[in-house]
Amino acid sequence: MPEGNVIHNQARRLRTRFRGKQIAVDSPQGRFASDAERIDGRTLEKVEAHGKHLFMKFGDLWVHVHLGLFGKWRIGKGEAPEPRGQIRMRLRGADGYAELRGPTVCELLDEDSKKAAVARIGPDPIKKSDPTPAWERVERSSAPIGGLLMDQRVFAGVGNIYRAEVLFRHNISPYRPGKRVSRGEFDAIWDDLVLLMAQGTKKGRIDTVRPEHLPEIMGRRARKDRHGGEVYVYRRTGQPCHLCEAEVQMAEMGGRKLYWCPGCQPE
DNA sequence: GCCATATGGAAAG
DNA sequence: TTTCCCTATGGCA
Repeated sequence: MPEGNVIHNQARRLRTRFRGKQIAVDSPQGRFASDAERIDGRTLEKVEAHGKHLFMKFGDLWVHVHLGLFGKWRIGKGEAPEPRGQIRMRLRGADGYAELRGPTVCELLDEDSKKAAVARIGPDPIKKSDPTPAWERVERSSAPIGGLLMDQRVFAGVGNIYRAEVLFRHNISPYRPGKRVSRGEFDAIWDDLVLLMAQGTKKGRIDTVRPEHLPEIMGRRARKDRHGGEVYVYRRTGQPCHLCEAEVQMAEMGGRKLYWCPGCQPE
């Protein structure tokens, strides 16, 4: 259940363990079996992350993986254990193994298709991309900024947690149309995403609460949530805002749950 | 055991 | 806008 920070972290781990080595590729579950055969035994030359997409180069073919909501990697040292459950793709090298479960996408692409797939992905804060294309989309869009942040063609790698939290940190209502976001606000959001997502990649969790607010929330923190980090509004529906005592709101936007504080982020 | 839920996105209508 | 896909997990009975 990953946002871009997780994907970049996994790319680094896969790179460390497998790059430059001969890899046995198979599909214990079977759904990737015929593709796996085509690259089985080849050398893994590159591992790239673009937003939430992962690409692995095996000669003239790329494996394209998108974890979606359910996908998971399990990466380990030494001999691979007996397959358990649904393993779509398995990599085994001299140094360890990796199991891929439940991805939305696991496919083979040739060089051109890979390039086209990358081209569809917007600027990625973790790669410190040039945000200009994102600004151009936001500036002339009447869609709500809360939706634009989740649009991977606009902001690559941003997911539901970063979307909610970055808008809170800048006191912007998720319902405000993109065209009503000023250049100054956009720049502040982008710079903040660069910082937050780099941190999230390094730490393996998403913390968005500013240090000066930490003492205030320690006293009344609800039970630890699964995502594990300290946040202002994500999944805190009905609880008091850490800063203004208004109740955190939740609504559906584009089929995903949106969280915000009506006090700190007025429309 | 059963049900709801999950950091996502494409396809169908 | 809704439906569907993919898998695991936590809360509950």
